[in-house]
Amino acid sequence: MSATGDLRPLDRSLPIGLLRAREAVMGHFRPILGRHGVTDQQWRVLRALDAADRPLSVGELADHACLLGPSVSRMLRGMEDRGWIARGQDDTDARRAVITLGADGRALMAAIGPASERAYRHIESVLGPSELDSLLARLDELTAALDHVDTGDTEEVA
Amino acid sequence: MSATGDLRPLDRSLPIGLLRAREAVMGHFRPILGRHGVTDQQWRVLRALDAADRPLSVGELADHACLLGPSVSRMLRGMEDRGWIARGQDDTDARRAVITLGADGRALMAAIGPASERAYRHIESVLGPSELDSLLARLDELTAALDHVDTGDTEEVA
DNA sequence: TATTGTTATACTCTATAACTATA
DNA sequence: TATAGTTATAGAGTATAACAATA
Repeated sequence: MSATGDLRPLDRSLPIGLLRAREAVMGHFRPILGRHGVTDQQWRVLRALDAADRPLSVGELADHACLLGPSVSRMLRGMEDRGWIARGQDDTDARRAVITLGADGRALMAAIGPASERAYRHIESVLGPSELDSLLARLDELTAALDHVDTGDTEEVA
Repeated sequence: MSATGDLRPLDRSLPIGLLRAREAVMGHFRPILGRHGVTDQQWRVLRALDAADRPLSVGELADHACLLGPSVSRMLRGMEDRGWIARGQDDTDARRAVITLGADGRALMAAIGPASERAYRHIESVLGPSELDSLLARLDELTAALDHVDTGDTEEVA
């Protein structure tokens, strides 16, 4: 029995369930990325640039890759040094940077892609493809439902 | 169109879907924890101790709270200083520490509990209670299925 | 010889604020 | 006055290895 009694059991906790699931999934991807010297976050930046069919600003990149602006800014420095990304200036707004995938970044993605897809298909085969689709859809619904909420967290705490 | 073409689109990525969902959910919990000076990870340690009906070793705590041993070891030092946890020795194995919730830790959980439950019920009301149950069950299935796999990530990368 | 836990190290991300240069 | 991006700073977690004590 719980000592406090007013919290739901750990195995009914959504944050922990999501964390465990993500760790289980990443356990299949991280070794692949690690062999190429890419962190999770760098990979999300590369994926975001690859998925967008246009250059992205730093702010857009932060949104797409689930990172904070200062984190992206710092990461971009190192990724630019390695040729993974290239930096340009927006034509109409001089404040805005314009980030694109660099040649080495594209090569890196091409090198990682096949193993990543194999890991993904393995996960699909374990879950069943329709289960995976349905899970992704539910996660999106959850995210959308909670993001559109008028910050219901501002209530006072006892 | 994607530059490389052999990766699934970002919105079909399970790691990113799980990350976004977790961030959306934690967006409702983190402000509550923050007002009490508790980090996500510290909260998971407190929850794990509260949920277990017996003292836990450092290693068990790391498992239950999804953390690494060295992280737990370091966190425990600070949490002990604040009286959130207490440290004892196992009777039969002198190597093994025995961690329990301290009085201040219990008080902290009691203070946070109501707001946490309110946030949780808000999430339930947005999703519907059965949707939440079903999502938790699917996440557990996913975790179990992937954790039991014989490390299919060891394949060579091109 | 293996295990429990701690310490050390290097790296990275988070989070916030302050700053710049534009708009 | 607001926005885009950078820099600075403090804090914390990750990951690995090395180590001490014990089994």
